[in-house]
Amino acid sequence: MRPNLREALLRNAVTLFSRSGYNAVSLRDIAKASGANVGSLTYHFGSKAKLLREVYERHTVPMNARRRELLGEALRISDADQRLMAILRAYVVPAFVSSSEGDGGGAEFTRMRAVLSAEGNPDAQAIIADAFDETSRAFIKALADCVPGAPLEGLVWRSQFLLGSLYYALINPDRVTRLSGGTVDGNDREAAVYQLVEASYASFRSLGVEIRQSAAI
Amino acid sequence: MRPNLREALLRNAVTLFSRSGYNAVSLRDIAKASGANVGSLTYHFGSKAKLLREVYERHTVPMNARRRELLGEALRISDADQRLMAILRAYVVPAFVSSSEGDGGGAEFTRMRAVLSAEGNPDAQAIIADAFDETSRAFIKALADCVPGAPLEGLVWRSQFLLGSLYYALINPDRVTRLSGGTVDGNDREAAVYQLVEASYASFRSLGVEIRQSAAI
DNA sequence: GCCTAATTTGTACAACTGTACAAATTAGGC
DNA sequence: GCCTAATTTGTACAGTTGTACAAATTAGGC
Repeated sequence: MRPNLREALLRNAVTLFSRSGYNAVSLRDIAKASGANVGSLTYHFGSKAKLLREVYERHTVPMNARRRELLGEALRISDADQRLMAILRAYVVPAFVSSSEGDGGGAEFTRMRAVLSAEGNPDAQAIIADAFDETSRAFIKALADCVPGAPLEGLVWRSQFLLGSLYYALINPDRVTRLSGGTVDGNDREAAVYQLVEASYASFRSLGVEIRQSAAI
Repeated sequence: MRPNLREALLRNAVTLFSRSGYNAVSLRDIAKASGANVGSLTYHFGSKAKLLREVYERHTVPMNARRRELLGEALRISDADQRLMAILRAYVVPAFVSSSEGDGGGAEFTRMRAVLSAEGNPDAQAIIADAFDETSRAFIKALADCVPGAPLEGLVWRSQFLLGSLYYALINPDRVTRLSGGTVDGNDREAAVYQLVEASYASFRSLGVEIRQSAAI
């Protein structure tokens, strides 16, 4: 027996799916990357779809738990602007940083989510809708309280843009490097988190700023 | 002979690729959607990769032309903030709206780009890098002039977030509808453009605002 | 109306896909 | 060391894939 072949298969599945999507990766690819036989995959997971489901459940639970934990901390901040910043960090950081220490890290899983979401994979879509919308709703509620008077439409769209930005930062980091002529490193995740939080902060904050602005002028 | 089977094949290729990605769509799917035979695809395009290339080139040229046209108009605006807004619109609108009247529209093609970019398709990646980075660079330069003193890092990352938001708005519009409890229509493209431009405007503007802000306080 | 070139069809091919299952191997309790 | 259950392997299967190419069909100039 192998030292936890099952774990290795799951890990390699995330890696390969995140790199090329669901359809382009065959079970034989995953098996080969794990130094195992195709049959081991049917044995452990039954089918390709069930393997995907297992991958999701493995990462979804700790990531959303971490998000809620950080969200709870953020909500204790009384200053609205500082709280807004903390909430955004609570949403973004767990997606970029390794969720539990052992596995490949939240970033790889998040990237996989991004790719599968784009592929429109029916299996994945159902799981995503179930697992993440609830968390997203809690965040929108928290964000709304930081920007009094902000219309729901603006909040929802900005949360959509936040997720899209998050995804694309992981999907195509090299574009950042290229566009900057090599000055900026698109693979620097700490920088990506910082920039994403700053940019989102400004866009959310502007939803409630209108009054202040016109008052100042 | 069919009334322009070639055109129909290209159109259906965009539709199907944008819906399910490159790998999941077979040449037989495209042929069937066009009421034609598989062989017609090899005849007209030679291979699946060449078909993709043809699709790209067909939409890329008019879309980037339209972008540059609108960018040129925007650059004639003297007020920095109004110019910033116009530049953002020049980038976003052609991606959402039908580029030339005849074909399926820019939105469908942009969605296809988003999906292929996520899939990491090597053929697509090469074409994207060639065709779009130059345009993106021109936009970043224009944006930089609207926000004096803004660091390149912030500009590039925000342009990355802009594209990611744009993509995800087209990839998963239903999430907007779901998260808002049906109040907001994620498929309302005019609203999406408005929200995206507003949100990006705030995030870009904040790059140069720091001085003003601290001066005001 | 004929003839040539362009188009479309049909079919064949090897490679690869997910899945199923028998056989071989291995683990750990006794 | 043995025995049973868990795991891993090997292989077979039907279905699908991109591509190639001969045959059939069609278009448009003459």
